[in-house]
Amino acid sequence: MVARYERIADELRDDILTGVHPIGSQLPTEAELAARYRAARGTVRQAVAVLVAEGLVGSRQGARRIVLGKARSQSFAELHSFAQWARANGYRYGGQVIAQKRRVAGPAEAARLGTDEVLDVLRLRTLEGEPVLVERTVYAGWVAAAVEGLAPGCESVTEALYDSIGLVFAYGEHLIDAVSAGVLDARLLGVRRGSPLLRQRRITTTHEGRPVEWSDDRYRAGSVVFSIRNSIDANPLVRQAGDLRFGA
Amino acid sequence: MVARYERIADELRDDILTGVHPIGSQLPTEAELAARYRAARGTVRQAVAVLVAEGLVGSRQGARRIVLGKARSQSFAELHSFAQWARANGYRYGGQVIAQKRRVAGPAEAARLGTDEVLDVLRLRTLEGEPVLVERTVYAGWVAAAVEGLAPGCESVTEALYDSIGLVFAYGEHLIDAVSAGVLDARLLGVRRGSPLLRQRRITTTHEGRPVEWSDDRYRAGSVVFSIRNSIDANPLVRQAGDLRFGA
DNA sequence: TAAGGGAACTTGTACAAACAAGCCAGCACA
DNA sequence: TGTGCTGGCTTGTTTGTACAAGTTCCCTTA
Repeated sequence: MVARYERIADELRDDILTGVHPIGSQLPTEAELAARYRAARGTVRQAVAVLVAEGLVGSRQGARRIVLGKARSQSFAELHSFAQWARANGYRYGGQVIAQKRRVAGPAEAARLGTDEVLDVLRLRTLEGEPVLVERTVYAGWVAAAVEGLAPGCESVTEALYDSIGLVFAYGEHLIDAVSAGVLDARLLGVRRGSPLLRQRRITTTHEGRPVEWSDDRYRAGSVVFSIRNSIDANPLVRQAGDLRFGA
Repeated sequence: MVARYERIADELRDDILTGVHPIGSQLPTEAELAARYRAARGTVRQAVAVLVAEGLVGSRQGARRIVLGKARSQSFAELHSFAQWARANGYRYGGQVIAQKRRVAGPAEAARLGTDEVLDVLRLRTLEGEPVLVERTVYAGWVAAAVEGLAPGCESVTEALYDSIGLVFAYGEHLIDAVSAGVLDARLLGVRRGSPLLRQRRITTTHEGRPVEWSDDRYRAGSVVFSIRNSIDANPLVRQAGDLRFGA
């Protein structure tokens, strides 16, 4: 059962995408929408708030709402799982485990993940046949067994963990910057040592806020771009100075 | 007059920051908060929704809300304006115009900015005395005169434009990736040619959705990190493949 | 001891009503 | 002609109510 406001939001998004409400045009007023969908004003407001949060619609007190853009927002899963992102966008993708071993957590890792033992995994991912991503992931001890049980060529770790032990990745924090390719990075990605890589470090937790994994993903320059929309009201992305909270 | 729900959100955020509600702990229920602040449940829900959107609090139906983290989200201005970001975080900063000239817009620029003539500005920004950012900005023709009227060493273009012509930067779209330093980048930033830079390209518009500027900002590796929180419900950041919508 | 079934609790959705605050166009006036 | 103000329109805030849906934990039962 999908909520009423979500169905209204979907219809409005569709109207924007198909040009019923072109970019730059005014959205109908809340009163109009409420009458059209036979819903209360509050419900319509909730629907429009979804589009505002997606950056598709601009809104300010007193003035009519304006259509800003058409870009679709993608799911949480697509940001966390390379495989789910690639599949949703119609790319051919693959991946394989290069190295994997259990070890004792360092002090920083123990603090981050809340466990003494961790599982270290190095993966290489390909997009359209080209190597594009080196993934260094450290899993908390309590999921180590489940991760070790996966096939080495497992395409989507996220999905496999959900299927095997019902694990849900619910929250994430991401740090994005640029680094030079090291010797190993360069060899795996087929680039020269020192060439630029886009780095995404992230920590992922369950619904309960329990850390599951800590990962350092490095994309070959030009292969992937991160995109974000913000407004004077909503600002999810944040800039930080270089001395990092997560260390090297 | 600040809204009630915003003040409640501020108090709750403060309680999280100061450890009254430690990370991992449960937030009081909506009923409790409503009683404490003598507000309706709806108002409390709005306040908590702010924290959820900031990624500080996790929320799902049926379960008590959980404190996820402490990071404060920063203002829209701080993402758009290097000066405002640096000042808010207590850094010493500076900047100067390297080159500036009017020219005819290319077809791509005309489509993006909606004007025939544009103003091209190249700036170098410093943080703590070190050059960290090369900024190539293309302004739409209708703001060109105002930008040209600024002092060459103007610290915050955003603020200066607001003061001079009341211009408000309201919405932005950002693309983040990694590139190699070109000859000019390298000389200005004091790094070797080919060394990695973190690139942020953005287009900014007014409240009405009218494009104001298009910018290509390149940060020296290690000087700045972008940070984002997301959840399975809210996902502002998006990943894109390398063939970019904004061209080279 | 372990599995299953609820009951109580908590968050999510929806409606209705009223007032506040900001925007804008059109009108009156200089 | 242009300027300033006002009134109507539109979005923002707040309260109250009712029910839906998911979670948690305890208690029963096998």
